[in-house]
Amino acid sequence: MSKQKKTTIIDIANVLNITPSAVSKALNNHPRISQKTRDAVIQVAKNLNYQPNRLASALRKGKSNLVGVIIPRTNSIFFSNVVQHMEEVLNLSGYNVIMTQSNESYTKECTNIEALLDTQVDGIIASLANETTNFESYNKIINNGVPLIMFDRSDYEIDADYIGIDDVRSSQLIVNHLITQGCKRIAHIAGYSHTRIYKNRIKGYIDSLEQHQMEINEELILESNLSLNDGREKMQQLLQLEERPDAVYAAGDYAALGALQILKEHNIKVPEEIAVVGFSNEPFTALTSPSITTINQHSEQIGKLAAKAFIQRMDEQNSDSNVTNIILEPELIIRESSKRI
Amino acid sequence: MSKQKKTTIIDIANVLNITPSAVSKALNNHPRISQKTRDAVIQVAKNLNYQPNRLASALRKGKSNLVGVIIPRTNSIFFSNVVQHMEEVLNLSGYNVIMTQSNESYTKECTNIEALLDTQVDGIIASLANETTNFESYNKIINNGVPLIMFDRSDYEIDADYIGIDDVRSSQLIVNHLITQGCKRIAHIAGYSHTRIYKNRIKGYIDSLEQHQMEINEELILESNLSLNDGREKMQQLLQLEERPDAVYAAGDYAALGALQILKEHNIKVPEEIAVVGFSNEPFTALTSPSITTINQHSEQIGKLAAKAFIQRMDEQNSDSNVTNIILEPELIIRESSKRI
DNA sequence: TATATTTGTTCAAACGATTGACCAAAATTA
DNA sequence: TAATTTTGGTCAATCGTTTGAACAAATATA
Repeated sequence: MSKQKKTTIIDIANVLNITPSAVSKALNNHPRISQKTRDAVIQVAKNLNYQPNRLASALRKGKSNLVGVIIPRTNSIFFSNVVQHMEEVLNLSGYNVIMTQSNESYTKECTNIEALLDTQVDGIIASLANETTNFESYNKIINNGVPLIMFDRSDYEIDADYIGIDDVRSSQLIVNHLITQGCKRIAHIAGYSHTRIYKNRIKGYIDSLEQHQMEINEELILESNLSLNDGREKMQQLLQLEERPDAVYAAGDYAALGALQILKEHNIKVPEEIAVVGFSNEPFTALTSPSITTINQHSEQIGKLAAKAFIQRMDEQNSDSNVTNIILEPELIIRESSKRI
Repeated sequence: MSKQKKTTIIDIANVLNITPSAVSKALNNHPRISQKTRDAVIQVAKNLNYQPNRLASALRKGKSNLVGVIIPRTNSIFFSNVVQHMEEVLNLSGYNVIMTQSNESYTKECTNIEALLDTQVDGIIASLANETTNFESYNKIINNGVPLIMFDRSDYEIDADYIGIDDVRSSQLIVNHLITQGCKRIAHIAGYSHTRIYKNRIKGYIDSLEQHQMEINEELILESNLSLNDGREKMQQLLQLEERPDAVYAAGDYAALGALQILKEHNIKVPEEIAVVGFSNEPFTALTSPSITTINQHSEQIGKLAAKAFIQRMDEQNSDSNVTNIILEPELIIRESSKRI
């Protein structure tokens, strides 16, 4: 019972007294096979519980129908959602997803890429680890002729399709909102500026302040890994300034939560004394008290668009069409932590 | 540049004027190959940037070195952690992981299984979707001769290795703790009792009450899908009872959070008036106020043990050794939401 | 020295499906 | 009816690697 050998097209061929190639063609809807044989083949295949051997097919066709996905972590609702919707679209086109996490580690990212290429994936869809500043392995993917699609976190040095939201605009939405709420000293717990999206968020923050003729204060911009703990730490730092900020915009929800905790511990009223804004719309942001204002990054759309971009790449393959660059409009979700009026 | 054909063992063979089989054997450390040739082959392989074709090898050997993993969802720290540590161990043994999510849906689970079998995975490691009550597709895996390891959520009808925590014991820890804190009417927002782990949690809850000669009250046990919203709903229900509970043990952290929200909205003091306990140690449980008492399920260990169980299965393959059953001891993490004294 | 063993490699057949070239029979057209 | 096209398949090579059998040369044993 454990040793039942799989049925192959040869078995089917034998039953019907035709050749394996006829069977293969029948199963692949080759036009030169009669409806009669086709039906018979399908029937016998069903009876024999035939399961095509993907490996064989992949080897012959030079296509594995596997797509590698690299995300920094799964315990972020954003990435988790992206993958989920990516999978939906890819499955419809017959692709399976191999999902790997880099855990924000450059080394892990590299080994993941190796492993994926090794597994002969047809393409890779990825978002950079926080640590990553060297993009050789990504360019290796491209040089290997494997389609690469980046989403959310990428870099100008990676010459691949990209899908993400407009980070500059996101910051502008946030800062404008805070200014409208009467905030005068807005701090930014920023991501590492070597990552493009965080650089853009910083840019948007500065742009917006400048537009309103407000002072850009270096001591109000703190780079962080955006973890909960680092959010706490950076908030502590901000509280020790001679002149406290009256608003904090963290480039990640966990960091915002950390900041919020510190403020609570110091009995500082949010948003009255200091307003707080996060980024990513993690589920908990709606559940804290006060609930946290944040940015919706359209994870479903990003996932679906990335999948579609990949499928399109596969379809055109040869034609060296230009790199796609899809930038979605962010959505500001205003909640209690920043609503002063 | 995009069309560079991959180098194969034939290319290497040609360079060295030996046969492809010699190359293959050299690369696989076959004892009958001289050290000299072996070294030469490895050198040339490096020079030519040779990457073995996994598909071909897998086809020939009948082994893909791919392990399918099915988890209900990724946005739970428990599952996310399990997979991460599983991957670590599996990678060390040369396996790659194909991770799929069922999104708690039975249908999705079935298609995932199909897809994985279709991809010729060497084995499957899975945890049941909440919806699942029919285990045919799992038994199909086993009947196909593909090793199956279950973790956390499984069922007696699935004849596979299992790794999880002692759920009966978990409930006992929780209920005993609540009783120690002086709670007299302990409600249980339970998972669906058709799932083994939830049935066990209910059993532990009842056992513990009986041990303390406390009344088992049917109206205090509510089955739920354990989502945040359902937690809110069930808490509402409990509040409408003539005699309110003075403690609520939810079999999931999100449900506990929902309950907590309702209690806050009604200005009911936690834990003084009603204590709250969750399950799974999701990160947010430490961050709410009050922080939520919960159970640590040892995700790292479960992940690693599941991976090891799989590897062991692969190694013995033939020997019909008995099914492994590893039950870990749960750890109660006591936080503010239940600390009355 | 003749025989047996070991060493290092080649040979050829797989693994299972796909695909273009080819061919006979049937159908169509002239 | 002969010539042409269409239909429905067969044949054989191929994808890249693995592996047991075979074999010659080198080495060890009797």
